Amino acid sequence: MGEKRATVRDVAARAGVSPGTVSKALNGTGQIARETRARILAAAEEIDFRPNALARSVFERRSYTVGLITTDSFERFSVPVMLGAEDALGAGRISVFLCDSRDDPIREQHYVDVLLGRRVDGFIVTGRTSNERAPLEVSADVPVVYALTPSARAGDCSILVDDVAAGRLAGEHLIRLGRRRVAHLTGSEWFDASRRRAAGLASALADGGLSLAVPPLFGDWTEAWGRQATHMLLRSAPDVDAIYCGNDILARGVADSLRELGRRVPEDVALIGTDNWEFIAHGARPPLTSVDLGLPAVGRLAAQRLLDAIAGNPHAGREHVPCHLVVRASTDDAAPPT
Amino acid sequence: MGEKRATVRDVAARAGVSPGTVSKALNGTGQIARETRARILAAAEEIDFRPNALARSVFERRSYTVGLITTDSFERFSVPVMLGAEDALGAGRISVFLCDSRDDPIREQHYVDVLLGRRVDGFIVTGRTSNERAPLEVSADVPVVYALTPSARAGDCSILVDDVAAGRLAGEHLIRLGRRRVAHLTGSEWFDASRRRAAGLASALADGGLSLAVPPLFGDWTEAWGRQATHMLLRSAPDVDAIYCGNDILARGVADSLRELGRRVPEDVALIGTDNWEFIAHGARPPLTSVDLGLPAVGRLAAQRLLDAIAGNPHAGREHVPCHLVVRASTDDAAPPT
DNA sequence: TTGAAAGCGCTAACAG
DNA sequence: CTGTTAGCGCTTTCAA
Repeated sequence: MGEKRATVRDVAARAGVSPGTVSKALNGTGQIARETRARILAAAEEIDFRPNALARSVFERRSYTVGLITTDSFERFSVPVMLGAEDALGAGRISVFLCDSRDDPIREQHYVDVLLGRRVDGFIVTGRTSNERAPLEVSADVPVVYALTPSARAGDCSILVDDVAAGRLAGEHLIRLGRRRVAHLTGSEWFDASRRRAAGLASALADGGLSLAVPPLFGDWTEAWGRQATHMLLRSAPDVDAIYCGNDILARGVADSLRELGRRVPEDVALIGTDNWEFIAHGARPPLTSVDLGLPAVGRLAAQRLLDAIAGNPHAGREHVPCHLVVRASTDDAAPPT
Repeated sequence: MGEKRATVRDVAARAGVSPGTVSKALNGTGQIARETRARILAAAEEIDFRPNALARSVFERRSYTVGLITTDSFERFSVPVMLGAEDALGAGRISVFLCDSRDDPIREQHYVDVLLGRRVDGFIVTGRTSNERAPLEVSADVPVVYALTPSARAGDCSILVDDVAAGRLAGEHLIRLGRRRVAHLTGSEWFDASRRRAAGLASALADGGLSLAVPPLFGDWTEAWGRQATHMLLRSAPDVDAIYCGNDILARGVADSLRELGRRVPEDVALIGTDNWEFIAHGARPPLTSVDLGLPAVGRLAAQRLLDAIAGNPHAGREHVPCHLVVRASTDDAAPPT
């Protein structure tokens, strides 16, 4: 049962050399006779030797690990980010500690302390919204990169989605389609994301010589609000020919209500969502054109920036990852249905 | 910048004692004079001393970490499990390494090797389905617990949802409601989960003296299939008064089609989904009654079993976590609409 | 009650 | 080329 695991010493004994030599052979450091090297590798193999990364880390004063902290319980937004990050970090032979702070500062600080004790090389902090958050309290000189949710402290490195560009992308697409009466329907006004997407849309429309048919409708991020808002909208502006929604859920509700009210999508009303949440966008009737915010790219870039910082080249300030439009049937009658 | 972090030595120097004494004071080992102890704690505080967990682990020969491996890219099913596990492990002061194997055995083995090098105390393996999977290859005596997806090797510890009970729960509820013409509509026949839920439903109906109005309809897990299957179903069995669906997505499609075909839910047809995916079940019209499989509980129990195994008390074999029914408007006309 | 010394497993510097 | 030595930061005998 509790057989101790093989050590460098064990390998050395088995190969008839000294521990130092084993270390060199295994790490390719220094000069080793081919034959000796082979013997050592064989011995290591035979006793299933696995170098103790912990011991090495004590010596190297770094652990090749990073902490991934989310305030979001790894919900819809942080999961893609985290996968992107894990992907990029894994390539750099770095392992990732998972921490769910549940939006509780106490819990978060606890995780930070524990992980500092484990000598993580850095942190990635991610959260639900585009809103600012308080910076992480790391007394030591450990780099931190914020993903999705920027640090309020100027100079901290934050990797973000580009909400303004998202709105612009939608607006430009609608203009290209020749729509003239555009409405915007979105979630809570307390989200920076909502306001920025609305601003982006307005600016693109303005560039095309248009303005919103009615002021943006703020509400919450639910399908029910999407349905309700559609009714309100068609009452106040029955002639709208395009609706851009702050997320895909809303857009689904809108699509359902439009259909039930006898408006065809996209013929009568073109519809665009945000997030490109495959499962939702694809399942809607008709499938939704949507702005993809590039969440995995946010994670990958954050990881890259963190690796850079760890290597001694910190980046400062905020960076936005480009978004792109995924066109489906809700704006393109040539697109295949269902 | 690169200031070395404080060590036991530094604290010792500052407090005018020896490193050994510091260790004792900080860990509450041995006998220490109150006054000395206070002095040491103060010194540690002042220079922000944080014990190096790595060094301690080298000595203790364990790391107080576990590897959490998913084949599922942390999608809908593994996320709740993983949160449950993280929750339970965090309480035991254990940190969690995150690994996304993406269903690639090579990648998975790579992660296992890396984490064994980091001397993890154990592994939790989770995945998408209730189907069996090949056991993890861990040569060393490191415990492994499977969550959601059982190991094919007898005697391995697997914590699972109870698909049969889920089907039974749905069936019993429908019988209680007095429904007589029950249909079942589900996803791929290749999923053990589909077959087991169907079996559970059938057995509950049999206990109530009923049988399925038509054989189960297997398809895929999409909303589109839910809609299509509804049309098929109403053609072959126009008098059904209840439908149990293998997941909530399907049930949503069914709800939409029923409404469009002029059947009222729940008055004409009672509808039950599976998974209790809040966002879906709640957003549907009407909100869906659904079987909650208890995913976070699976994660928590898996964590508990792993902790036990690490402590030297391994559990063997498969355990099922109980599921429960969440009643909403789709089976209960007294439930509030929306 | 405290200090000195040895060691966890590994690596790097320096001899030989 | 290879072995010896010393040391990473911490803990634990064992003396004092």
